Amino acid sequence: MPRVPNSARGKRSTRRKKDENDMCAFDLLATVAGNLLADQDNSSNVPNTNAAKAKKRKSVKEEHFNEILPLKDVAMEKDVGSGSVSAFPRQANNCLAENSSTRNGAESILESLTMKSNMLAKIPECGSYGIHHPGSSSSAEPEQVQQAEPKVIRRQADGHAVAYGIFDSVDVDGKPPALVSSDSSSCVPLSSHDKEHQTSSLYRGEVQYTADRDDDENSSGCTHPSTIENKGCKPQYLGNHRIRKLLASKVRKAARNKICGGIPSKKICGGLSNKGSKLNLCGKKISTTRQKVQRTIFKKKKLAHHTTSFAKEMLTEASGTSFATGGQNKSCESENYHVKLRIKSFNIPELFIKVPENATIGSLKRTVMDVVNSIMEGGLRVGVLLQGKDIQDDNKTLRQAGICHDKKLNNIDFTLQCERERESPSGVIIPEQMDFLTADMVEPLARMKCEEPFPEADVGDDNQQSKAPYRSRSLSDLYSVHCPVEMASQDTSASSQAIIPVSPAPSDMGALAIVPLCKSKRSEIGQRRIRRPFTVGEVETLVGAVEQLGTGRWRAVKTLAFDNIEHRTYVDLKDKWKTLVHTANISPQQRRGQPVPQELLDRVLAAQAYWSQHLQDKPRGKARLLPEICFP
DNA sequence: TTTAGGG
DNA sequence: CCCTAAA
Repeated sequence: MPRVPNSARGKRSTRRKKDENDMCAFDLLATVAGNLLADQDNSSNVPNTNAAKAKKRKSVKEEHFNEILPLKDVAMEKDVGSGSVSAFPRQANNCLAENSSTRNGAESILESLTMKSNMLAKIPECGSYGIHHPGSSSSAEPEQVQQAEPKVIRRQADGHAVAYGIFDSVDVDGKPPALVSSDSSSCVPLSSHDKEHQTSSLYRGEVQYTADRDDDENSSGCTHPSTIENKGCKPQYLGNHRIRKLLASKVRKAARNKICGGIPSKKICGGLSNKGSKLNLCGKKISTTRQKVQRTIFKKKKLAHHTTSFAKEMLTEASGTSFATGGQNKSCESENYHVKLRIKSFNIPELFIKVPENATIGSLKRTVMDVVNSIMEGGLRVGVLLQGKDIQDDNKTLRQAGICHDKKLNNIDFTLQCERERESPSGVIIPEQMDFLTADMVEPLARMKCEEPFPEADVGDDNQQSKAPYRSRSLSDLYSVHCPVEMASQDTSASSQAIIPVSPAPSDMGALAIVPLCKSKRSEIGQRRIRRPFTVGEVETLVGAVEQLGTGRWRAVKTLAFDNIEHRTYVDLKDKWKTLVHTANISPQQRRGQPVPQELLDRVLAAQAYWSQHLQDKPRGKARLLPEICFP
């Protein structure tokens, strides 16, 4: 905890140099916070760090390097100091080493984590974040750090936002830093370890790379990726950092622009406001950088081919574990347990953009951003799926829903849904993992995998949902943009329209035009609806209705018997009947799924037979001709 | 929008 | 469940 201040401070100063223009308010806040923190932290931390250093600095260095990395990662993820790290990898390493040495076991990790969290809470800007680790930063390499900082600064711009978010959260929440830290610390490091270990060697390069890239305005950096040493690893690393940033940026933007104002945002906001923790997340995320986003997009275009496959991979992976939850013991002292969730990735449905070749990259970037913004404005709703089951009751507590701190939850999914679409749960649900139109998205996706664990809301709130979504959103936005077209067509076209306007707007070029492809339906429906096998009860209801109404009046059947079941459309009912008839005609051994009572199947056959002969009679208003009597 | 059917 | 031609 203590170290943070130092880093924060340094960063701040450096940053200011370059970014002064941009960050007034934030900077001020950051500065103030930094000072406060610094005061507190300096005294306490230094000693520890020194001791740790003395212990094993060298020995640990390489051995623990891997372990350390995760920490770093975490820190970076936090949004705070990634930049700093990249700038001076070495120092960072040292710091890390120190940290590692310090920790004998899990404790050390916790410590680091805690620090991180603290940093988040307390120190917003922290480019110097890396310093936080131990005194090393403060005592040993201050100079270097500072030097490095400048480079980072740009990226840090995002950091500003982060800081902002943090501040907000802090203020609002009023949570003690400790709490925050604990939450954040929770699992992040651990999870990251495994994956990131191996990359340690690469890490530096990657980081550096990232930094460089960021600097490049035009994405010149984009070309780099391939060149860099890291093969598989890199993506992840970058992914984490970037993703975070991206998310943050997206969130931020959304927040800025309208999250609060927009319909969808409302919900979210509400959630956030309610819970401090949420706010934190939001804030963090919000901070992001636009540049990164842009970059990402750009990349997309360039890498399209290769990336596609990659992206897919990533997606798959993400989807598989898209949502990982870890029960953490972290418990807060209080009776309230917290559920820690980690969303590895969140994708948004595809977005189609049509841009003339002669358009500038800048215009393209703007266009994409605009589209993303418009989408964000349009509103996204988050759904929570547990074991594939959509939990629609927002009032349910997590515990009631079966999401408990002590349970291993491997099957939680969040869905994004266009706000406009349907208020009712029945609305089309867009699964987290959306397909990306273009491979372009690939890189982003990779990064998307965020492992950052975030402090979860208290059990019992829907807030949690909102949280998750946030993150996801931000991420998703970057990669793929969901085409609102559908939404527009359905109800309020706000979102879609928004898009349209966008095209002109970006307009410096004027040439750009965003065209939502008509696949729009796809986007909306895009993802296949969640499979919800008919229950025996539903089958019974269906059979009863068909007995009464016949087999050619599915709309009526729907109205009569399934009017209150949003997710069963008359087409669904028709399809189900079709399968029921088929099922009834095959041997029981050939049937799959939950067995349907033979009695029902018999009724199906009877009704089918009956109506097949009376189809033409279909009495309109009342077909009651075939009461139960007809189908005993 | 519904139906009816093929996938 | 999806997609769509027809009505």
